[in-house]
Amino acid sequence: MDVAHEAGVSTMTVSRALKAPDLVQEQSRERIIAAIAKLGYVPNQAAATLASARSQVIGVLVPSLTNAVFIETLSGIRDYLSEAGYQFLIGETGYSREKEAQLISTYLAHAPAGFLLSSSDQHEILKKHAAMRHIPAVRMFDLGKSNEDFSVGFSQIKAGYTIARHLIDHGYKRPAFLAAQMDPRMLKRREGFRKALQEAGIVADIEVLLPDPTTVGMGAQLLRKVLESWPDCDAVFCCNDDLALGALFECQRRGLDVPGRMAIAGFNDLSWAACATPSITTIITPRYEIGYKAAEMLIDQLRGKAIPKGRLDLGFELAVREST
Amino acid sequence: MDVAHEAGVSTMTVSRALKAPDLVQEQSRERIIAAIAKLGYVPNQAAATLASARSQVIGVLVPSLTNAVFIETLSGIRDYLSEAGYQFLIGETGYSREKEAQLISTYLAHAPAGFLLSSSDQHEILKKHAAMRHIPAVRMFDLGKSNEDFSVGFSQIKAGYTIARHLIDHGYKRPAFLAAQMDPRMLKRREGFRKALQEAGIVADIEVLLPDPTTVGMGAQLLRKVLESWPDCDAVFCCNDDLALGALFECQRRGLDVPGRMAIAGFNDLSWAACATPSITTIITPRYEIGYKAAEMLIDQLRGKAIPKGRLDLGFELAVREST
DNA sequence: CTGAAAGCGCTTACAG
DNA sequence: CTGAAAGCGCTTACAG
Repeated sequence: MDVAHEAGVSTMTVSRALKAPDLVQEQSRERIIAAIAKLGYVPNQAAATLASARSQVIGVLVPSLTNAVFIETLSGIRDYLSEAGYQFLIGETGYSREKEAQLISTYLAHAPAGFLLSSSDQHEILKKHAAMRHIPAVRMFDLGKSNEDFSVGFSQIKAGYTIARHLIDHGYKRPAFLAAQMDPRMLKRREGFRKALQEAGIVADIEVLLPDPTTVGMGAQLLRKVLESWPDCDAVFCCNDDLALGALFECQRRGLDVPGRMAIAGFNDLSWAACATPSITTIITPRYEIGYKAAEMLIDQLRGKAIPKGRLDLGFELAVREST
Repeated sequence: MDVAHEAGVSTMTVSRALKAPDLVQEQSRERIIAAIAKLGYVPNQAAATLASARSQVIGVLVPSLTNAVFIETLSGIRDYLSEAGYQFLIGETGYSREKEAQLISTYLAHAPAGFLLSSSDQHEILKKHAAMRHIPAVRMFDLGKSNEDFSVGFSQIKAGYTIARHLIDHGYKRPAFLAAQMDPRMLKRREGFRKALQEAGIVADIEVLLPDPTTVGMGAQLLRKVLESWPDCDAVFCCNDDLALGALFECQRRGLDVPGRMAIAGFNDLSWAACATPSITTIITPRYEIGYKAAEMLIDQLRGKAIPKGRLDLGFELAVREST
């Protein structure tokens, strides 16, 4: 190592000056810092990873990169991890458990320090490796069933329930459930939604679920389907604000008053929800915080801090606006 | 290496079976594959990187993760790179050259095989390392001035010019330029926009540029400013469809007919542009293709393929819709 | 087609 | 507070 030679110390001292400066005499440290600057030295992470058997890389797996929801979660992850000195490898699972397992395998080759996942339960492969090589994982978005593993999110069931209760309380008699992009979280929102309707004695028969990705155009399409099949429908809960925006545009195109003829509720509070005309009632979800807190929980584990508990419920908030 | 022992060959043969199967006898290869499956072997990338002095990781630096534009570019990058067997480290530069240079330094420690950047010109640090360690880089979104370095994108100036010509040709007399998020690409669109107005003998005096990030709410705000200061304005070009959507909502809120009283043009063709009411005239940009082609150009360089030229102009398309 | 030797640049674990 | 030795698990470069 040229830096060691330049500073007149051993490579060990250079290594220590970088990782644990307190253990190095100030004079040595200063000479090392000067040498690093002079030579433009950049430490070789691969060597560090090989020697220490762990890296500063976190494997992050999200369902989709084209969904604004997950992007904000990535921002939260990035903010915490970059502060903590970690990099991350981002993988897109396409909402598939198999794809997620496959990406975990690939990433394992990089000796990641940990994983941030979005599956609703643990993978066998990770259980095996987590036990073997102590690679911790935190799951995001939904809450685990128990405190057995680590998860950060909110109750998708409660969120669906809350929207339905809101619509019922405002006198809507025939609310629809509209969704695209089959995924377990969406199904849980649906579960909560149906539960509230049933409790209120309303038949939960109006729903359209499409497997395709969520887009604004899809929202317009879903609204058309509902109007065709259930002309008496007076409110729609769209599983994502993309769909809600499309539904709003379709109502405008047909001259249907919102919320007079058709109420619209969305989910996530994406950037247009608050300033649409009319503004869109939605559930504000803690997407950024989920990423930030999940990263924090993971790093705390890596650093051996005591973790109070395995589940962190960040909650959500109903934003009542003009569209309902 | 346990796999070598299990298969009764040397570690070298295992290595070859993985990287260059053609060089290994079929029998050996089969035994090695069986041993890998049996033992659940995952190759250690850090060791491979250290030994070969290069990794399968590409450093990708985009201005922002919260902008849908760059996300689609990441999708293109991912599709090409994952097919080619590479991973990528994503960094967010916040539209700052300094931050980009700093991230390059950090990533250099991972011995990346190459870089995909979004700055408008090369960094000193990279020039130094690219020369030293042969780390190639491809720049995305805008086109380089010369064929000296590699870039994939389209002409931002022409795009701005095209929108302005369209507005002029449709008889608008007082078009405004609205933008947020100062960045060099936006300034080039402005340059083209002003040029077209000047050629048509129109004074290009109506513009509002804010440094803050682009959001839908910001679009509404920009439209209010324009109406206050230039009540005779009859058309707005919003530098991004987020802004255009906000401007449309603000017009709806004020009861201004679009395009009768106010024409609105956007940029990028984000998902709502085509299905808004009215649908929004915009420039369709090849975001996904930029990522895909930039990745391809980078990998081709890494594999020593002859690259026809340094600049790849992917063009753009004007989508004329109801809002103008 | 295959293998023995050397080494990539760090860190661990020890000794002082 | 510092350093010499050994080794992490691969690949390179060579020899056969």
